[in-house]
Amino acid sequence: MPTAPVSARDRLVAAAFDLFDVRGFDETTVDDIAKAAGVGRTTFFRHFGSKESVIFPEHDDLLARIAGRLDAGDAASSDVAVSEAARLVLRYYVGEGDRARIRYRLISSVPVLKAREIASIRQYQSLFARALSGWAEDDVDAVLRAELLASAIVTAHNHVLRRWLRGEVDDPEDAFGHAMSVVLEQARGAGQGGAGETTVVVVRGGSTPEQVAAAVQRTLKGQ
Amino acid sequence: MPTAPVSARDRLVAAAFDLFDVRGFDETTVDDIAKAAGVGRTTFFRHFGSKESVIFPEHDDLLARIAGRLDAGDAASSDVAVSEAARLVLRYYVGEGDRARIRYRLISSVPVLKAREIASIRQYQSLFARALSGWAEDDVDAVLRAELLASAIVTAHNHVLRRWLRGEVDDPEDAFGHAMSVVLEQARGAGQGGAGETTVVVVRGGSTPEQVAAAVQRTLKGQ
DNA sequence: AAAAGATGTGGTACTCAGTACCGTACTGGC
DNA sequence: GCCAGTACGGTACTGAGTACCACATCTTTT
Repeated sequence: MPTAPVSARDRLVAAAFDLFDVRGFDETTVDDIAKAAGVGRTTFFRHFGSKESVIFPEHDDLLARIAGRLDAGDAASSDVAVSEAARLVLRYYVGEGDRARIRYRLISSVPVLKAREIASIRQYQSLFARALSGWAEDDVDAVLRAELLASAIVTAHNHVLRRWLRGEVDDPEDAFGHAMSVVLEQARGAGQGGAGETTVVVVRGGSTPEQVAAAVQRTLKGQ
Repeated sequence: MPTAPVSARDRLVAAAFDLFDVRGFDETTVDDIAKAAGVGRTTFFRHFGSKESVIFPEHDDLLARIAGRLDAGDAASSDVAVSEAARLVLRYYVGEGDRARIRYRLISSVPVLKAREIASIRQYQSLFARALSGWAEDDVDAVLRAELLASAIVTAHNHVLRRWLRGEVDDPEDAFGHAMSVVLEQARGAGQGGAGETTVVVVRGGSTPEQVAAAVQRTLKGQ
């Protein structure tokens, strides 16, 4: 068979991950990647603004999807909106599988990549904060509370993702649900302190009632 | 008088801030900075690993001071320790005055500097998280809660610092105290399960509300 | 006082990321 | 057929960052 029918962009990403993984980030030049992908150096920079960006090839897409999910939410269901938006990111990375693991290794060992990842995460966080801030009622501390919740969600997400990447968690969706319960419990707990009410938030669909029940039980016990 | 008795390092920082401010970051080369400071280009890179680093000249010092303050704390006074450590950073930037404002303008307009700042902040956050995690009792969610509190503190700090940089706050120390009260109120409020309200977050769903309700009921009864 | 180190410095040469610009091949539409 | 839009390759350039060498000053040792 001749050249595979994949786009130059995909070949560049594959070649970059491969070379970075076996040879290291600093030891791999953009020329190497381009040659391995069978394209010119110019083409690399046309698709990815920098050598680091090729590690996060769908970052912009993800960002847009998150913005879309947040735009679809409203003040009444803000918790659900932000939870689901964060879940979008989690699912993407989990769905990547090995590629996510290679990225994790690279990020852990190459400072410039770690900085890049942290900056990416902050973009998500800013989207969350802006959405939450827009939904909040007029309070002196509304912006602060929005930023706090946004950072908490991102922290919970990263906590779970990292644990999954290290193989410490089997079901990341489940773990994220639990982490979010911790987050929302805190945020709500201090909200207006209304007593006696019961709030049920169904974050995501796709499982059996038995699984739901088990999740609820874990949540209650975790208290 | 001959050359001022300030060190080459200080002259480099001053020259860099001056040139970045009037001419812009990208339009200023390291050669320009070195020439303006009256030193060679080599000397610049000997003091600052990169062109960005000169914007955060005392970052390592600050990091060490924070680590020191956190090491001086213990589990019983963890809230005080982290608050004071964060205050260290706030005081440093506020004490810088104009330089902090120039940095803020630069960071706001130059993406690579913004990324750098965010990475710096994350280093503080990691210090907080590690300290808090070490102080926490053994809980399944101890690490998560530590990370959440660390991110909340950093978020509160940044919130106040940015407001002060924009001139929206007169007394940053006071504002930070208030922000920290919001943070700690949330963290404590949900800590040991304050009585009265009940928040249930169902992790996975997708069935009808009736099924969820039934599942919840079974869960509660089964407990 | 002389030798030996430590430290800070300047200069040169090199690699490589990133940009600008130009020419070319391949599309679809008229 | 022509033409516009798009994707690609090549060349040349700027500038960040590294490696290495030479020099000057200062302190310590003998």
